[in-house]
Amino acid sequence: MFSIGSLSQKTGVKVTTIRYYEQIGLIDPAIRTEGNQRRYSESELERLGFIRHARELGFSIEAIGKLIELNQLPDKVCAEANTIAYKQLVETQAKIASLKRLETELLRITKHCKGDGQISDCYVLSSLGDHGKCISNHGADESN
Amino acid sequence: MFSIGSLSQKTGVKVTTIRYYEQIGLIDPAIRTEGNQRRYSESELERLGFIRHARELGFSIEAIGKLIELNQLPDKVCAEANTIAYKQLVETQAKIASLKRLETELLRITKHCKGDGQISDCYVLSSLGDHGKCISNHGADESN
DNA sequence: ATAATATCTACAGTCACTAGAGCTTCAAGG
DNA sequence: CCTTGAAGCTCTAGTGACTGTAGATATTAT
Repeated sequence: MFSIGSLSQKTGVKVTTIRYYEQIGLIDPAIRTEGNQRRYSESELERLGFIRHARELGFSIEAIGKLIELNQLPDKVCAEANTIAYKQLVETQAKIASLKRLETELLRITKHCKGDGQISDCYVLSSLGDHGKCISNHGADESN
Repeated sequence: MFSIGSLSQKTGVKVTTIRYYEQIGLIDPAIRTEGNQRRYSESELERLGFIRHARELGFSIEAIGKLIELNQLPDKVCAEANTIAYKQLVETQAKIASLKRLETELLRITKHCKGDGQISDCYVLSSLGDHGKCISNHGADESN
């Protein structure tokens, strides 16, 4: 059995985050010692590792919750897990594309400025004041 | 003079966000009508456009506040504006690199799963449960 | 036994918004 | 002029995923 600090060390998930996950129901409430301290099993260690891994891959807490549910139903078809993962892939690719556009503009803006001019002639500031100078249509994702 | 709704429409910044920006001091409090409604000038319209543009490029509210201050000091050297923009560029590039690594793993995970197997044999779930299968070291940015 | 470290809960903060309740003001139409 | 609907107001709390701290208790090491 592991203490919360031990679990945190082994998984890389912070103590406060582990408590948070318990609070929001992502993980089950831990059993307690007589002194009210949490203790975790090996399988709970593995579960938290799964969660951390999925978080690193950008899955939302909600999606991870679903994946965990699916994992409890071995007879279920895994199309849903695949859908969740595929959706995550698509979102990641969209984010990359969007950031690439931002990079283009930031490169353009920064390479014109040697940082020794006056503010009144500042290319960074004038570029930010004038979207018309932008080559790439970097508008924030219009999905919202 | 523009109403807040008018300003919102012209700039693409939502009404609630404009109020929020006033609350946090990013923009000056608007003058009011007898009926207590906000009215904005052409120059305030331009200022909000600047802010929106900078937000789209990923600058934080804090950074934008600094850029706005710099803009008020025409005699100041623009090295600081350049620093802010360059820092933003570097962060954007780091984020792209990180997302690329995530994409690699998500591609690997999703392409193995046709979605018709059982959960007990699910590659998505087993991959999330076992970081050892990862080709790319996609650990979350360890900058935190 | 004592001191240091780990753990606990409760509450609030982070960042950039966002929503909704309940009210007032404004503008358009009859 | 009156009515109605749209726009605007403040206040408060919520979003998502954490994160920090105060004040207390429990555990571990010396």
